[in-house]
Amino acid sequence: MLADLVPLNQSVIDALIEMVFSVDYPKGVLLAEQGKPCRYIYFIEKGVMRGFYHRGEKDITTWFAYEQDVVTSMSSFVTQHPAVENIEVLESASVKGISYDHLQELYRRFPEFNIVGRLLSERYYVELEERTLSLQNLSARERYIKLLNEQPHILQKVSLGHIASYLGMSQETLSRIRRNR
Amino acid sequence: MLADLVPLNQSVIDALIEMVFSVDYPKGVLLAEQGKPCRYIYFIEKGVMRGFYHRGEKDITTWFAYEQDVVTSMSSFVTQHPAVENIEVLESASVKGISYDHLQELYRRFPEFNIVGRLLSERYYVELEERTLSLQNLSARERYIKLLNEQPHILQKVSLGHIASYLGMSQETLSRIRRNR
DNA sequence: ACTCGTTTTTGACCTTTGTCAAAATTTATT
DNA sequence: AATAAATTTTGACAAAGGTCAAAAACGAGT
Repeated sequence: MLADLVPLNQSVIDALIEMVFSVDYPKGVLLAEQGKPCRYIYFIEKGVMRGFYHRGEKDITTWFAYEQDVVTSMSSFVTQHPAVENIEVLESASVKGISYDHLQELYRRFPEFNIVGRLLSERYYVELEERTLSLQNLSARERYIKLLNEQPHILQKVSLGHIASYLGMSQETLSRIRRNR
Repeated sequence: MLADLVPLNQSVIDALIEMVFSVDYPKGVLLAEQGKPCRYIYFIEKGVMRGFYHRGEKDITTWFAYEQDVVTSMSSFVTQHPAVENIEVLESASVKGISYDHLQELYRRFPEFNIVGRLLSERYYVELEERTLSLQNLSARERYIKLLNEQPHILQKVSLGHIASYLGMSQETLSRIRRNR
């Protein structure tokens, strides 16, 4: 997994293996909760997850993640402030995880390991910017069509309500958009 | 500047000093342009800048930056793909800059320097998320009030049109909001 | 103080999307 | 297969904010 990203020497890899844990989570589990600092970052070996936050009665999905993705409640994880974002298991999952503290220890003991953190947060940034630009510049219909083109598999696995909130529109609007095409 | 952020040993600092250049830019200059990869990252010693992109006739401001801020067209800089974001000098500026290539060389020669890149892109991420959440969850009026509370100085220096686009609303809407309070 | 050019405000109207409530459809359970 | 529960669709209406065009205000330069 990581070896593809960055060449790391054996002592780093050994330390990493020491720290990483494996867990399975059933559908419905929350891996991060709004209000609590997010203490872990996960690599999804199997399963589907989403990030979301509450707004009044509704909840708003901010991303979906699948096998081979790295997930955490990013802002909270890097600042260790209370999270705004929850992480929910949508399809039961097997993950590798590492705690914030262990990760900081890796950064400290093996400065070159910071390259991993840098690449990861750069990627997170690029993705968030992409999504933000869509939300701000495209109409509801254009956002839907974009999703259809770029991540059609999402539509298979996930309920309309979640997708609508991810696309920044009401479920009714999404339903109407789908009708007319 | 950097020494506050991270303890770096002298050899890194020497190499950094070798690579960094100083320039002054007058008002109106573009430090990054939509369509071209952004090759530099800058530290603002003096002056004001904004990031923006074109949408049809209008342009949309994505951030404002001041003294002591680090600016680049982030997504383009880290991917070296064509930029979506322009950087414009709003008030004539003195900056320190470093090129992408030199920065990569620093990352390579001094792996611990990656910590700087990591922290920087983490910060960029947190800020972008904050702005994105506002755009998605607050009404036009609420976004304005938030800006008023959190960055009142912006309103002094920058034209209404820029601020309106930064807040994700038309200039007319911003004008009307200001009237009623 | 006056003029030209830019920025901001105002008014009238329009469009997109949201809200609420009910009906229809799909999915899960016995 | 029948019933219950959840999800999706539909309709009527409302609200927020956008657009266009004109008027007003502001500011730099003379």
